[in-house]
This record gives sequence, C-alpha cells and structure tokens, in this order.
Amino acid sequence: MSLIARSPKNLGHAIREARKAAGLSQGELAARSGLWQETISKVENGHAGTKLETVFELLAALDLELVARARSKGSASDFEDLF
Amino acid sequence: MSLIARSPKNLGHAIREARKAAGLSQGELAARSGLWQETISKVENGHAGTKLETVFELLAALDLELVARARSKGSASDFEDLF
DNA sequence: ACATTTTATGATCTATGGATCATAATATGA
DNA sequence: TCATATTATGATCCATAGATCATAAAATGT
Repeated sequence: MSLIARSPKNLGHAIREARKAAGLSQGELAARSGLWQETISKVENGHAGTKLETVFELLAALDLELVARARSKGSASDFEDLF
Repeated sequence: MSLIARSPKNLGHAIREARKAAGLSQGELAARSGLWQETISKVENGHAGTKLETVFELLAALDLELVARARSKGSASDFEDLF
C-alpha cells in the first residue's frame, strides 16, 4: 500500500491507514515513537502546523518513507480532502 | 526524478533538487509559493522544525507530491544525512 | 579579480506546536 | 446495553517557526 499526499490531511490519512494496517492504537504508536497519543491524533487529522520532525518520527515508527515525485494526474478519490 | 526521504534533511535536499531542476532561485520559488527566501533556505537545509504546511506549499509550487510507502532497503547514498 | 546574483545568518515579534494532565466523545466487543 | 478501549478536545507552559528587515557569505559569469 502506498498513499499519495498533497496536503497535511492526505498525509495524516496515510499515517492513520498505515497505523491501522500495523494493528496499532494511537497509544501504542505513541509509545514506540516517543510522541503523545494526543499529538498523533492531531497529525492524523491533518493538522497543518505539525512539525516535519514529528511526521518523520511517526513514519520511522511505522517503517515508512516518503518519495517526492512529480505530480501524477491522480484520480479524484486519492485526494478526498480537496473537496 | 523521485527522491526518497526519511528525514527533514532528505526532504529538504529533494526540494532543492526539484527547484534547481525547474531552474528557479529560492527568491523565485518564494514569489510563487508565497513564502520567504529565508524560509526556503531553512527548509532546504533540513530544518527539523519546519511546518508541514510550509513543506506542502513548496511541493505544490514545484508541482510535486509525496508518496508514503513501506521503506525500501535503499542504498546508503540515498540517505546521505544518516552519517 | 570583480560585479552581480543567490543563499545563509541573525535579530525581533507574534503565533502556535507539542508535552502534559484531565476529561469528553466515540468506538468496540461481549 | 454496558464496560472498556480508543480517540478527540481543551487548557497551560515553554520553545521555536516564520514574517520581516538587514546584511553577510558564497556562488556565478565574464
């Protein structure tokens, strides 16, 4: 599974999906990432002000990485928070 | 060109490469993204505290998107800031 | 080497992130 | 339905991001 992100909301959604796929609760992910459950809640809900550092800590705990690439045409459903 | 990022530094590097590939100076990118040249300098240099919002504004101005995916094995040279 | 970009640094100010605790709202499962 | 687990919200505090201006340092071109 790989999810496209063009906004904090997309990325938060991707993180939530990955966390669920790993069978973890926000609390468990908090424990393994060194962050707080409350913070993870905000990130997953697409808080725009989240720090990059925080996002990468979460990605590392979920064994994910990001790839920056030219935008694809992409189907509308891939970017549900655009509308 | 698509660049793997596991840290703010990787991502900053990717943004710098994309900007150069587009033939833009930080000042020009600042103008088209609504940010400041100084801010872009910090982001490209991997400032960990950068806000997600800021990163996505830059990515949008460069017509880039992110993909979150499971970590690949990856050759060491892809993550030069790890050492 | 020199003039001209371009990029980095530094200071100030205001806004806000995340740690932290408490708790409310939801979801889940028996 | 009810008890329990999970997620969201809200407040406080401290640190720091980004806007903004000024300027230093570095890179580029001829």
